[in-house]
Amino acid sequence: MAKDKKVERITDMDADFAQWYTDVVTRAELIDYSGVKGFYVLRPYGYAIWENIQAELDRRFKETGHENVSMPLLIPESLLQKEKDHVEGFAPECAWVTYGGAEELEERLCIRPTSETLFCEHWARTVESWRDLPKLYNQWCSVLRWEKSTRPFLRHREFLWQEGHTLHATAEEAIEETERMLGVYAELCENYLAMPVTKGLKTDREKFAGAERTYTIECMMHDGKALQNGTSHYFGDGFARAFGITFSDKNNTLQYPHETSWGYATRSIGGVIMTHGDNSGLVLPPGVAPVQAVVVPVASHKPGVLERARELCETLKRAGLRAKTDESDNSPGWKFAEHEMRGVPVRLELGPRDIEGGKCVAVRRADGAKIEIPLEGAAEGVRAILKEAHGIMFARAKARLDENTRVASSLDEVKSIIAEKGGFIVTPWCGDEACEIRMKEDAGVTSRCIPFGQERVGDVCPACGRTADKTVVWGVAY
RNA sequence: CGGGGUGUGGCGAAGCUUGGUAUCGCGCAUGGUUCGGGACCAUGAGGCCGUGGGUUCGAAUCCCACCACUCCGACCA
Repeated sequence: MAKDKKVERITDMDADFAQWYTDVVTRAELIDYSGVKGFYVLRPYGYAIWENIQAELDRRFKETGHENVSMPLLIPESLLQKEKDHVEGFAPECAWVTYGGAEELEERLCIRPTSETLFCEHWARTVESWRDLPKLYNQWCSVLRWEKSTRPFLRHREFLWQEGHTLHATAEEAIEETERMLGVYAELCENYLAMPVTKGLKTDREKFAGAERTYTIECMMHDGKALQNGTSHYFGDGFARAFGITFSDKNNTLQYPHETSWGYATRSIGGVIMTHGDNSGLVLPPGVAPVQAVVVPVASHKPGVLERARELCETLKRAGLRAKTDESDNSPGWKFAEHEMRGVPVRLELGPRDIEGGKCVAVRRADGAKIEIPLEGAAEGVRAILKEAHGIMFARAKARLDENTRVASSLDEVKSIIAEKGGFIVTPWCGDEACEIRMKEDAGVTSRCIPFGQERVGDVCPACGRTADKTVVWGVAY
């Protein structure tokens, strides 16, 4: 029946994971390339995933008291220069505007790579009293970073994200905020994207330019590589001092406030693809799938079939599910393959036999299970299957994370694990950056995080042999 | 930024060595027959051969430069 040579096949993921990824991203119509390197078109299906992530996050931000704002796109060079570490970190990736019309500008303007400086400048003007605090701001926007190598979703030069920026009277309050927002990201990942996360702190070497602490959630992809999927930063009062943000406390003493920022980007969509996808294409978590259930009428030319398919779809929509009917004139087999490739969590096949029996055949993308559900109360049936799908996907990803996280006690062991198996490697660490560099040079791994809930896995740093009091998760990162 | 690969209708390829104005499959449009795992017939539309220069009577083809994509490495807040 299948005529393979006519079929646009996607590359086998075990043969060439990178090519598989590119195939999925383009054939599922998530992304199109543009004329400029690193700039991509997010097509409707890809953008819809982002909109769903956005809606979930935005709701959580508002529940935790944040307000949305919009900051300028351009940053004067002098403003960017104010915080030394920050500018050093970002300068190599800045794109500059130097002309307005035909006139060369007196001061060149950076297209924002991130907006800390803009928020700071604004707060320096508007914050005066402890009564003005905290400031809990967020903005949805795109930023520009002139990356050298680019890949769809994983590393764009321009990417969509949200950046939260907050200002607090005390360090404790700011740290609490930083940890709270990391928790929001982790919750979204696990409960909506079905991606288990490893939460922790970045080492000094890996932290954000200008941050005192950087928190991260790290996810493991299908190929065992790590993807940083959301970070939050605690800045202390460093930026406040650099930008002259002060407030009068209750005792009328001038104080520097403490600042945080946190971001979550379209990169997470790449994470979803590489966590759940398989050789048939995308597998989308029900929580963010643009279409959660697709109704495929079979023998749609026969009287009543199309009508019943539409009715079924309407029933699902009324119940709050994202559903659609595929009324295209492709063959049913073509539609099955197509919607699988696009990762639709549930397919509902409805033909004359089903209508006669008052049921339809549901096929779950995550595991291919075929389940007959009665047309009466179909929404509940679909909802249950979606819930199970999420559970199956999360469990599978969690099992992979657990199976591919290995403890090592020597550098040789780290090397052989990464060469033969990949994944995450957990070791003790003395805390010396030199050892971190050694791990990178000798074994090719970077520290992903110092995980929360430090579990002791040994007493000796594998790189230097000295006493180690920290535990670090290492890996090869995207 | 260094090294490799690629660039020909929307997609995948042939043509390039040996210069003569582009071929095939899929897709697309229209009509018809089909329909439970990528159906079929008929007719038809669609190409500045990545871009710019050069050589030549003549360039998809030869030469130079650039651009983009892709993989590996470096870098990556």
